Amino acid sequence: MNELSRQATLNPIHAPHAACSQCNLQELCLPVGLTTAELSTIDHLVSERRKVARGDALFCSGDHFTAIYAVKLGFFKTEVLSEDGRHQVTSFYMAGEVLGMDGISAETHHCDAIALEDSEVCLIPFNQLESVSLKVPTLQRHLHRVLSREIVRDQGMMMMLGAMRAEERVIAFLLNLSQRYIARGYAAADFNLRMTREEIGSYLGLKLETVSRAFSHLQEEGLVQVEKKRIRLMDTARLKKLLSHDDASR
Amino acid sequence: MNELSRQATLNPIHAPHAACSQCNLQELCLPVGLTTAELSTIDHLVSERRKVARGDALFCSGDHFTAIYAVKLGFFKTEVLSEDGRHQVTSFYMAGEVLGMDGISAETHHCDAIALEDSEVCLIPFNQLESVSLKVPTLQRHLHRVLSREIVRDQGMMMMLGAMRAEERVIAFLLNLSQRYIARGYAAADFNLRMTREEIGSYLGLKLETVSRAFSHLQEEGLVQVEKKRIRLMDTARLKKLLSHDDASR
DNA sequence: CGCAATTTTGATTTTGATCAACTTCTGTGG
DNA sequence: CCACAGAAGTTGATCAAAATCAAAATTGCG
Repeated sequence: MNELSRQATLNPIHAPHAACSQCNLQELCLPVGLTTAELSTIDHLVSERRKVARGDALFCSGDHFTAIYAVKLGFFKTEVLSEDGRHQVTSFYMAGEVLGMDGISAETHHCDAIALEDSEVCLIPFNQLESVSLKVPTLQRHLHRVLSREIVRDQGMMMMLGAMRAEERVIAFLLNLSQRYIARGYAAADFNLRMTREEIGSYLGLKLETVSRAFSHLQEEGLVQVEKKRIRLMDTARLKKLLSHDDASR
Repeated sequence: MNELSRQATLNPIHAPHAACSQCNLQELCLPVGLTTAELSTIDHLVSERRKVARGDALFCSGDHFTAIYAVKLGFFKTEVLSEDGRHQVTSFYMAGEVLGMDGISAETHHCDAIALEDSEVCLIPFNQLESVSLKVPTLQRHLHRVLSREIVRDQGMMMMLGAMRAEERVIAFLLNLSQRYIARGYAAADFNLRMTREEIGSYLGLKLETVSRAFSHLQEEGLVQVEKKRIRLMDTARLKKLLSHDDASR
């Protein structure tokens, strides 16, 4: 193990050393609740920062899996595509979130990860992460939490896709984004979308026209302000009520 | 760690000791590719077998998370329910599959797990599993694979819910079941559904009438034989083609 | 600045939901 | 073992939500 971390230290490939212990995203990313000593172990783990230009892929479906990635800066989408042309956006990732964990099971990625704006990620080589987490139980536990959180998130998504009508999905989407911006210390109710209506639609299982109409309608109702990509939530309470209240039909 | 495994050994609560090393589901469940020595370590890990009668819950949403469960025998569904009455089936689990991993992230389960027939599970206390996997890297790796496989599976599900039409979903569902029966050595094309049309519908984001109509239509086309719960796939090749071929629209 | 991409809005069509009636099945108790 | 009640499943008619088609307006890259 030691030679691995030394190698990383000697090998600042693209950027100055990552230094989780200094990172302001600390509590959002992998190293939650570690002691200072443990944290500095992790510093050696994160071997590399990588810049990804808007529109470029961080990894593609079929790529050999070697690492997971913590978003340091920017915004990503992941999408799966089936043999036929069909494809669907499965997630959006913002700073502090970890992506690429779909690759663990078969050592091959099952989706494409595309940067929606110029972005930067911390690369965490997975077998090093596994080695270190054998030594640092707190890290192992946290890794399991991160993996499990992804499972829970996906289940919520399935619920949304299976049981909500179009406008509800859009509301849920906006509230979820807002929630995540709050966690990052940004304004809860005023943010810019980084993705197109089409990408939102794909994510929500809707056509882009339907997303656009939902935005317009929510605006008419005074619930949100939509100004191209800028979204302002005008009445979060009522939005939440619209979600939880609706006819428990489907 | 030792006292934990001893405790387990001394404590055959409901059934004779589980004995992964003897289990015929071995290669489907947790202990893949372990050495004999490693396997016997795991024997001590699986502390208990538990029977769950048809209709009973293995765990419920909100329950404190302590263990994951390998299905030894039988069939389960998991369903999430939101604050309002809305609920949705998120997965089905058959023998050899592992469930309960949604609970890791917050040490609380996020769904209900209900037995669809009289079933039996092996209970794997999660913090013991974590402890042991600190000692057995192969096990740690395998655990990560199992977690990741769940993520990949969910992504496929999202694709299905977001991008397929009703009949395609039903076909995908049947082919998936068939696939999993094959992996268990059962007939690929002739099996009994353990769930109702309503549960299938909930899982697929459809109403039960729609599922029923899809079955009828597929039968008219000579693609499947439906006889109450018994399903025979008459033309797997064509079914697959229907899935991959369809207009790559949505 | 100009052109391609994105977005909005409207008209129409399609899919699947809903409502309803009827049949079949299952399991329980007499 | 049969009768029966409730659950599960099928099928048809109608309706509503979202997709599709189409056109115009806006935006933002290069």
